[in-house]
Amino acid sequence: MTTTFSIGQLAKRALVNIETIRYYERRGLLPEPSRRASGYRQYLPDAVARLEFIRHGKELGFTLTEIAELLALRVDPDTSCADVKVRADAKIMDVHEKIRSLLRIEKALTTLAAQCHGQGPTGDCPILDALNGESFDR
Amino acid sequence: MTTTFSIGQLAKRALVNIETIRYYERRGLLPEPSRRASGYRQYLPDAVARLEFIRHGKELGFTLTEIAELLALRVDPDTSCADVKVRADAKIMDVHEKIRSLLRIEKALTTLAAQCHGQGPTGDCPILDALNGESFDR
DNA sequence: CTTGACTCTGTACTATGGTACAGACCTTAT
DNA sequence: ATAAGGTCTGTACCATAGTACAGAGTCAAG
Repeated sequence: MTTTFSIGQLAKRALVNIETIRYYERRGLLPEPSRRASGYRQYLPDAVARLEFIRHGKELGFTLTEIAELLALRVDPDTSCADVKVRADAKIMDVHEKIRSLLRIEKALTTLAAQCHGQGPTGDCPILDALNGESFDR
Repeated sequence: MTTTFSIGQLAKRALVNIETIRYYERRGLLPEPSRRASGYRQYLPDAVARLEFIRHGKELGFTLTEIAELLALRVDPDTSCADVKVRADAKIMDVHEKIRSLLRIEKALTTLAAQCHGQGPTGDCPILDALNGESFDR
């Protein structure tokens, strides 16, 4: 027999609010789970991973709509594999650009921290230009 | 003489709404610019870079509050260099974790796209498990 | 077999990040 | 010098992503 979770147990495991789970279901980010005779939702263990995926996506600046698109890459049985590839490639471009931007920020911050000897007012700190200029002009 | 911009010219150059610029000023993300005799705001060219920084930050999942903190790393003259270093180091950790998550997503998507031969229904596509499982369990 | 915790639906409310006026005042090209 | 368009402050409104009830039904431990 497969273990199932109530919505409260799922919420605890995935570290999200119960209401958020129901909200994601309404938004189509979570599939409608099966129900017990009473109407109580019954979740399979993989729902935890899905909620964690959503949380990660949000932390990375994807909207719920975009996360739904990412998730749709694997659930829509009416789409051809070619369509999936096109959409996956587009997402890869997005993700790659995000990574590049974060690397630029990381570099600027590292320069900032490395040049700082931990003394004196910031006016004397050589750090202060690292975030400016061409670092972000493309 | 230094070139200055009106708020409208700045908005055009930085590709943001005029109202957004005033909103950022209220939120403390943009310093209050000098004013002409009429009360019109007068911006220096570096305001464009600052707005672009804010835009990038948002796309990467930073909140306006976090972006304000990043920007504060270079503008607050009352803070010691040591404080700046502590805050910069904390941000570096955040950024690094974001990069790691994005790399995981990129890897999953690349696997997805590479294994797809561009034919058949998604049911036959070997791609569809790549987004699941331990890829996102920390 | 009851009592406290859990879940149900539905609706209302919140916070964040803007966006859109209104009504008045500048600026500039003709 | 006048009209079109830009800018001012202030307030109201909007979308997204939740969060919080209310009122009713369900479950499970004693």
